[in-house]
Amino acid sequence: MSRNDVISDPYPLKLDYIPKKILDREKEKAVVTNAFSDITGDSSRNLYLHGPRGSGKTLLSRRLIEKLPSSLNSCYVPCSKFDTEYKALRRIYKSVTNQDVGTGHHKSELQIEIENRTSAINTVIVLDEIDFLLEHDDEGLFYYLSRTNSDRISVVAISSNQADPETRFEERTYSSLLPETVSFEPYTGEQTYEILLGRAKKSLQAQSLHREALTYIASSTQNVSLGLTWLKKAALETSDAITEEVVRKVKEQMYQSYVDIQLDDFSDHHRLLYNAIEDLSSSKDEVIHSGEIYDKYTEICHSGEVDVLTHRRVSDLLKDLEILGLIEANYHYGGSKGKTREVKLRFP
DNA sequence: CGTCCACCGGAAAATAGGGAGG
DNA sequence: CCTCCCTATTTTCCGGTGGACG
Repeated sequence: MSRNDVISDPYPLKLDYIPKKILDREKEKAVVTNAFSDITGDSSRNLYLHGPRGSGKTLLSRRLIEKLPSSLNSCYVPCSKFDTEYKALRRIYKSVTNQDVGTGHHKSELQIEIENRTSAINTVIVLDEIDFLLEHDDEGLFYYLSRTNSDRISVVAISSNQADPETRFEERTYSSLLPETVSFEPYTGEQTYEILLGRAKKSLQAQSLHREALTYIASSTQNVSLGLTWLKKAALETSDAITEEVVRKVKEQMYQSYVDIQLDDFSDHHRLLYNAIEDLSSSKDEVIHSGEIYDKYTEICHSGEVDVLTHRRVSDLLKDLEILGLIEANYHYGGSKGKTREVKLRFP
């Protein structure tokens, strides 16, 4: 049991693996590469990539960074983790100066240093999962970045929100950022199949993956991150071959591990809250209201001897789970039921 | 028409920490 | 060490919402 007979190289199944060849995103890739092909001169381009989770946005941007000439500076900022203007500035500061800076400084102190360091060198800043940044702070960072050394700094903003970027920023920010927008469509079933097969070939022993198993995964989700998690879970589960049966069997465990991965950068309370929703949705079929979630959450906190956060605070955490795509929420701003959110688990 | 439901979400403040200068 | 600035996380406070029901 200590050795796995199916996986020969675990890396290609990991979510942060960047394959040599990116499949089925030709159009999007062309726009991105094209935008940065002439960036070695005195120019900069801003991009806005948006589309559903697991549609290749992050992958493409990471690949872009890899392929940039070494004369360029680059910085990848996952805003799920760096969710305030200060934290993001701190991350950019580190990338630009190679020095870590603590809390307690003025934002402008970091801004000035970043400005100095980027005045003579082209810099690409990728802000991934910007919804968290926009949720917790306002759009100050985008305004700043769009107006600082604007011939040198390029911003790539990534969001899984479908809305038009123009509606997501104030006009002064948008008009100054003026990003080229690339919309990512979800992968089709065939594309998902091909991508997962490509990874499987690199990662798994020959003959260890049944076609039907892969077909099942590809027809169940268009989120390739989820598909990869699934494939990996199935591979770890069996010592023989990955059959459709194995894949079906690990479905729930796989959801669990996908959620764990998504919640990695978040707090224990996010997890407790998620557990509360899980509990409620397994015991009843209807939609769940935010009030019940809070009650369940306090119950779980008490049994685990954890301090309970306020109603107001939990409301924000719930929003985080929604942005992460772990829950769906339907807002009622009044009405017969009063103000509330109807919540549904995405991965039951 | 008035009231009630039930909590959303903005604003401010409390609490706890760091950095720089005196 | 004190003071005054900053950030980060959470709490406190509360106005506001819109459909049902009397």
